Amino acid sequence: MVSVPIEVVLEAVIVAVTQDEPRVLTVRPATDPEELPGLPSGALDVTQDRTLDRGLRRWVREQTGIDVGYVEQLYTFGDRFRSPSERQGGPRVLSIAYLALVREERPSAGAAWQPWYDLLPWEDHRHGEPQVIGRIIRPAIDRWIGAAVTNEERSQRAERAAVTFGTEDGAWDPVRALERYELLYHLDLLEESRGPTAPTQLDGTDGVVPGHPMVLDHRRIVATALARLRGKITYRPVVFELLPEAFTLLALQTLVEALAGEVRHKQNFRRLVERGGLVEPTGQTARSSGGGRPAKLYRFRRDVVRERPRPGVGLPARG
Amino acid sequence: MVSVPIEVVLEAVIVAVTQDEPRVLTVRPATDPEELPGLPSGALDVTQDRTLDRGLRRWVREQTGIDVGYVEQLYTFGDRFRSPSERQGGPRVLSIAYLALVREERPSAGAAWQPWYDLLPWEDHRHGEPQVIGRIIRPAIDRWIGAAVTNEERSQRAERAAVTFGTEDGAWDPVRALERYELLYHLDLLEESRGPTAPTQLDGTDGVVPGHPMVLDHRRIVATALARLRGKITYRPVVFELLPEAFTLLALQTLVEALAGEVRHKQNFRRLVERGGLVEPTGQTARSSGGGRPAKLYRFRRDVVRERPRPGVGLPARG
DNA sequence: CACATATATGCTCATTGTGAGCATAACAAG
DNA sequence: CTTGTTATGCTCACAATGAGCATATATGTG
Repeated sequence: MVSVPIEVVLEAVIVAVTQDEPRVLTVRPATDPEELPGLPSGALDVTQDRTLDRGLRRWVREQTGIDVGYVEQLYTFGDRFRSPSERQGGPRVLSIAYLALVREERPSAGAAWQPWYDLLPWEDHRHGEPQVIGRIIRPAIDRWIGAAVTNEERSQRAERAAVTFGTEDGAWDPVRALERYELLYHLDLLEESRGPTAPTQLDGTDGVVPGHPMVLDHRRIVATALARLRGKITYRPVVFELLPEAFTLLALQTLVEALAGEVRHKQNFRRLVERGGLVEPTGQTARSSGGGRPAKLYRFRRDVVRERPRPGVGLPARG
Repeated sequence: MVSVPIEVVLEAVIVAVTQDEPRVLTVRPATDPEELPGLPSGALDVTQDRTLDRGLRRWVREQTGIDVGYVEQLYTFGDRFRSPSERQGGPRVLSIAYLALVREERPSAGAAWQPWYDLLPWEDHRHGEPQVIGRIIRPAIDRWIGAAVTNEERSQRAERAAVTFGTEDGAWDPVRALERYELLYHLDLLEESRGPTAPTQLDGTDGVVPGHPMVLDHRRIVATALARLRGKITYRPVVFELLPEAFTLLALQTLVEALAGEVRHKQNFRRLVERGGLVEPTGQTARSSGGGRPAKLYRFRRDVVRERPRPGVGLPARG
């Protein structure tokens, strides 16, 4: 078989949030049930797809049965050998990755929603710092810093560690998700950073950070999407793509917390979105679920984009 | 000649700031001196370039003689027919665009620094609103809004106009540069949005917004870079890539103003960068140039990235 | 029905950040 | 030494933010 030198693939990170968990749509290749799950993807059809994102929508529909609404280009990955088949004369694979947001639907067979904190467990700080960090990551980072030969190198490593995973006293930045993934990869703490040899145990006992791996570099792509989305919600009102028309402020808050991986101060959060003009009451009230005072329902106020330069639900603040 | 279906091209928007003007490096194709200037670019070498940005650096060096330092991927452009040759059976051209920052150097022959406000004149608000906006753009926008058929459509157009070009009372957001370019393109106010037929006059007398055009969609790519850079300087200390080791606060301020296309309040700007820990005094003093008290020299404080989550020179503020 | 429990919602207060402007300092040129 | 020019210091009003107390309105229980 003659191989073309280059192949262009469109990949989608499709995100929905249900039951307080952000989820990513994954597909299992039918060809090989043994293989790891991956992102919905497919080759660009040069003659059919007028634009890249149309091609993407087409593929997603075909593979998962889902029509995506909000779509934004993420990044183009093109390192050599990111597709192992390239070593056997396969083409250089270029992946143009997209981020898409949907309200969760049932996907067609073969596709499934994967909680993204199962993929990147160290990113969920809603219930305090995940144990992985203290038990596996920090020690590994410390060994790595200690192993630096020059002082120059040591301080560079210490800086990188502090910036990505924060210092002891805090300063965790949710947006640095990609940099964290890359450091873990560099430290060889991930399934995919190890060779195909050593079979690893997912409980982390052999020094591998737990978290479901994916095919190729798809977990890296998910980390890219996570970082981008966390950043974006702070200055653009994209969260509402993930919510129904009418919602309670608590629903909005838990959604933001789920994405950010951090909790916020309830009263201040309300103040932020209400007085910031992001939402307006519908006049309706949610039926109280369980106990407690029933919450008013709100809707997104589209006009906010006309009034304020960068409307979003501030992330950097700990709230 | 047999055409390959897809061609992957790397394009660079290389930015330097000299004499208070941001400039973009452009090359003039040697093959056809009649042709418009374009961005330095070249095909990805599948077997040589291990990563995309290495390929980019190689091409830039070969075409302009310049070694770029800071590089970041911008966007991948892949609309059908963005290369006109595609209509004659040429390949679909995919451009992976990068943003690079350098301290200005003399480029080799064939390359030249082009002031970016000559390319996008409506983006420079340092000396008040550019005349183009009042004389050509606003009237055209108003005609467009008026020409809407339904009320729904009219209000959507009005919103888009308000968000991109601001309302009468201000609210211009420097970061929306790409959205502005796209609106102008949509309104057919740009050279490249008109067919190859109508020869246009660059003074705008025939309704075309003045500003040097470039080959293909390269001006759009520059607008993308402008928007990205303006956003980035607000939360990452990238400006220092454009400055020498030691600099005065005025130099830093004029640089930021040049990029943002807006002026800031001098004393507040100093407070921001000094108390924000972005810079520290070197102890040296600049030789006073002309008149006035000589300024202290400062250097970038790298530690700031360790201390604050998002260090930058705040843009949204009018300063 | 009087509780306990669970949210929702209102409000205060200290602290910090931001926009604007006045005042003074340190140089060059005449 | 006076004027022009830029650098630098400082104040003040006001907005935004982080934290917490208090009250309102539901459900479910004896």
